[in-house]
Amino acid sequence: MGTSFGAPSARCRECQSCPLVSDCFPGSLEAGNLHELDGLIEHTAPVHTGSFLFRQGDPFQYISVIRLGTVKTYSIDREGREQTLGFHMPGDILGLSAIDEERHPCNAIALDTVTTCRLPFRVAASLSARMPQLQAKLFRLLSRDIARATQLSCNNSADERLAAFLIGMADRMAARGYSASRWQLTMSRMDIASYLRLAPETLSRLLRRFQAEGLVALDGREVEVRGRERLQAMAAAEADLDQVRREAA
Amino acid sequence: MGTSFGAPSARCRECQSCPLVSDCFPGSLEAGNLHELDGLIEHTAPVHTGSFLFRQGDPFQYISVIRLGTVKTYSIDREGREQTLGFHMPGDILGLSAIDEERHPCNAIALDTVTTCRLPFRVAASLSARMPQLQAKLFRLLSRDIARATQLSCNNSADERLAAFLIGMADRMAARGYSASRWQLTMSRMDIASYLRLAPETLSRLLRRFQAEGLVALDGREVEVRGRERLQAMAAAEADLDQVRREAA
DNA sequence: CGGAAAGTTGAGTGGGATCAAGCCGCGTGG
DNA sequence: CCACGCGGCTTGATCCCACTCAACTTTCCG
Repeated sequence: MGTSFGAPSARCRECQSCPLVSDCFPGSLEAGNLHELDGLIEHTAPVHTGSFLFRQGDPFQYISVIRLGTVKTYSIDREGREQTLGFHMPGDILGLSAIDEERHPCNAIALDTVTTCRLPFRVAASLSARMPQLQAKLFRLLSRDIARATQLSCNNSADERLAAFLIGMADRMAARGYSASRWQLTMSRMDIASYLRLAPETLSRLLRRFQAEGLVALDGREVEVRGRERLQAMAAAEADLDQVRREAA
Repeated sequence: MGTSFGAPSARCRECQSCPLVSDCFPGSLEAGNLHELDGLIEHTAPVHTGSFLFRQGDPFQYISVIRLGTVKTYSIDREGREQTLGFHMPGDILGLSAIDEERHPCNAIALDTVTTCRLPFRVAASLSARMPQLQAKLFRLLSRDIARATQLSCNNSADERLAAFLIGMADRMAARGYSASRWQLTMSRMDIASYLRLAPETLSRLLRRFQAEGLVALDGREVEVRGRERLQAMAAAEADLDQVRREAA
């Protein structure tokens, strides 16, 4: 009954590197829990560019974590207009908006080769009753998505939204160990335009102006952030909670 | 040890009518659970028009259910622009967007006299580990808010957004036992305009046109929906999941 | 009452959409 | 090798929806 120090199996090690596990049990995963999760988390085969991870209306089963690649979520209204809802990178969780209706309210499509690991939501729910850290993690993830979606719905100018997008991408790249100042976009201009609620033409002109103003340097899908400070200043109009707090004090 | 049939205390009866409880345990609340919740759920004193339930940056403690009245949530960017995020009515839950950061990302202000009942989130979390129905309810509520915020962020025309707002209000009134075709707005034109990402002047003109077209009849804050069908058709452009499903089939 | 805030109306402007070409990279096939 | 077509992207011209500014009216409250 004492703590066992047996080496974890290959699959267990895989799970330990899986964000769903490592984020929830930072450095403190017990062997018992690990083995339990090992049998439950499924590591999916690669999904190739243009293939769907799920589609609007699909029954909801799994919450997934992206291990590799980029995913775009979007919805289509009945007039055929496509609205990009988000871009998701390794470590991001997919599917949380489907819990309530038990159907996915949007499409998720691979922008490049994507691998995920996933866990049936029912399992996650019942596990989280026994694992407070997992439960807390799920609540926080859900809550964060609310705050994010809310932010996105704000009525800022095209400039502000684009600046926020660029800074957001830079930060997310940095959080994943890449350069914050230079990277490759995985999504098309049209996707970005739709995400920012702009016509593709408008985005093109905006990017051109940003480039002329020395804020960014663009070469196709390669982005170099040159005016981080200024971009941040433009984007921060969105919601700088720290500042709000200071001013309220 | 057998099932007790003792009459519940006054406070327990109060709790049974509280949405946080009745929604989670529809007709099947055990006496033990009831008494337990009784001591945990706090019924707050009335909050009067213009007073805050919480403010942007406040530390997060409670999830609250509105028992009576209407609440507006909004955020303010550093240029002083106010963005209305939502209107919340009896039965709605407040505070879920604050879980992640442990601070409220927005303000919540009473539009009329508001009473709530509330539960420390920590308590709700630990209770939900033992009460699967409560946990499921919380997950669904969080998920629903993601889907709702996402919807709001879509780039529809002013007409579509206004129609969606009117239909949404009608449905929510109906769900609470009021008339779906005639009711009283509790929020100002400015609040609605901000919510719909419109200038107050634009909203005024839109309402005028809707009235001229026989879609609604307005008298100050009194609204009568006359063209439910047409409004619904305009609003449905947003996201008619059922239709998407039919078309995908 | 009177003052302030909310709401409406009008005139003019502008940001972003739309329409229409054109450009460019790329895969395909002759 | 080029011709071709296609989709992604850009550029230009024009349009229109919603914003802004300003004046006025109404409502609310002290």
